[in-house]
Amino acid sequence: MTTVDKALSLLEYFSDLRPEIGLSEFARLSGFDKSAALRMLGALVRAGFVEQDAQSRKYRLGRSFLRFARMREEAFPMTQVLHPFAERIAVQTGETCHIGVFSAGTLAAGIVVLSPQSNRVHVAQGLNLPFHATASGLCFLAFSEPEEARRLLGEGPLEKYNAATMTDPKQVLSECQRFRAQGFSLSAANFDPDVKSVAAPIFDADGRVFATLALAAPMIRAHDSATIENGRLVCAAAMEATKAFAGDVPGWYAQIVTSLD
Amino acid sequence: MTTVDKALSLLEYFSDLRPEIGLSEFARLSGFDKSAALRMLGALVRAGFVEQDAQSRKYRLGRSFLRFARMREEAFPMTQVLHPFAERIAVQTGETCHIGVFSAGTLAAGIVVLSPQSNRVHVAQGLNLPFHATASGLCFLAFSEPEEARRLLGEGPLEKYNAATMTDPKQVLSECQRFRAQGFSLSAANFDPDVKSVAAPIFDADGRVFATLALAAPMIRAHDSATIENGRLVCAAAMEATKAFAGDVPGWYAQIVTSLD
DNA sequence: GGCGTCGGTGACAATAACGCACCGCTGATG
DNA sequence: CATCAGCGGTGCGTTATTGTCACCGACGCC
Repeated sequence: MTTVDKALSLLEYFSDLRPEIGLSEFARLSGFDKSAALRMLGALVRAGFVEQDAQSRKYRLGRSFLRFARMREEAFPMTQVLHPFAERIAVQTGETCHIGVFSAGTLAAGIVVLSPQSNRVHVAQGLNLPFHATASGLCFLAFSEPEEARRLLGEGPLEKYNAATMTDPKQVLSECQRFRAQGFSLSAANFDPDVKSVAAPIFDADGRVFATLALAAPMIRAHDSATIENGRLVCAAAMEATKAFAGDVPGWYAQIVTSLD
Repeated sequence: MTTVDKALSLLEYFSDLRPEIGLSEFARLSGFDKSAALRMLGALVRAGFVEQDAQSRKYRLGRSFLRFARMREEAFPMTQVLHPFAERIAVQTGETCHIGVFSAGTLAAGIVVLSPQSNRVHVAQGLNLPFHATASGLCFLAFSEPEEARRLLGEGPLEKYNAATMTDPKQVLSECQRFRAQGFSLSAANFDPDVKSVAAPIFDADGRVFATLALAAPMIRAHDSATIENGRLVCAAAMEATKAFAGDVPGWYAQIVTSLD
């Protein structure tokens, strides 16, 4: 672990729930010495990745992210390209669609299109999607390298969000094998007790999953026939999205999807 | 300069013109050894700030920026809050309005609302706004600490964009004093030969400038009376924007602005 | 073949980071 | 009002990380 890794890891402690963090708090959260944390924060501040409130002396995410996010999206559009697919599926099915984007070890809801219905599943922009407890997460694991999947799950036991949540990594991985063969993942009441979801993988130019297209429905509307149909839809849409993104759909995956019809 | 500073400085070599950079190119641009650059890039890749194309082996900005930009904007909206002010001024005057946002030593067009007229000034999102050659830049200098302003300008001679561009830092700073007293900055043909602009400062919670609200008009429409009126408008709008942002308008500045009417 | 450049590796000397003790300040508590 | 714990931040000797240089195989060009 280099010093740069440590410094950048500090940023991961920010979240919607904890948007501002003090020096001692950083030291406690990260296990680094206050003096080390201060030095790293200094560098982050100079680069504009973190800024300090002059009154409270707490730190928050800086303005540079807006600048770089714009540049990245300009040179390499992702949100722009993928959004229409989520939109289309949400309209077509009347359910909430989101795209989970992987970055730095976590999967988060990067694009969300809510269902037009009043009884709908709500997914917040930026919501963290646990690997073992969401259709998106399971899909990501299923289509990653097995070794990578094991690494992402860790040792276990995994966090239990409710009664149906799987907590044993082995069990999760074996489920994932099923999903990989089937072309899409499935999650019923793993994260939210009243939600059933399906998700399919979006591949990058190297044929690696980097995002997942997921559809989440209230349990009441998620009878088996609807779920299977949704699975077919997300697979087709995710494959199109991969192509729109100049990604590479692995041959074996294309085969599975075409055999679904 | 700490190692973290060096690593983060690598990111600054990305631009709209240079969205992908190879390892050797990084070493050449930054002056670091290839081996050092590689180690730093490794850390940036692990954190998702940079990603590497598997074919070309070149590096580009990573997906983490989207995630953090969303988080920052969620917890601490800036674009959202400031956009309406730019919008209003653009509609009211019929000229192109942009807000320059300072981060990590540079000022860039973060918010742009183009004039509805067909003969209009075009400003690209993310455009770098040189301190000595744009109304935004001059405004930023004028309302910064004098010491900070000198540091940002450097030794000189400054880059000459066209005949009217000031190249002597001393001259620039003395102009800035005038602008500071007047409440807004003025730039005619400093950057683009056919454009005349005015800009006023937006302050953060500590009473420091962090952004500028600027109005840019084609020379043909920028007669003196229009320019003065525009100056008054940007001052008023920038002051409102500061308040909407929970910023602190310094007493002396509020005084100048009210005396403008 | 010979050359220049690419991305990347390995190892040793040089240097910057770690971690401790300590500072002054502030706000809560008795 | 004195005490005390916690805060953000500093200074410095020890130690681990970083800078530097030589070198690798691969590719494209002449």
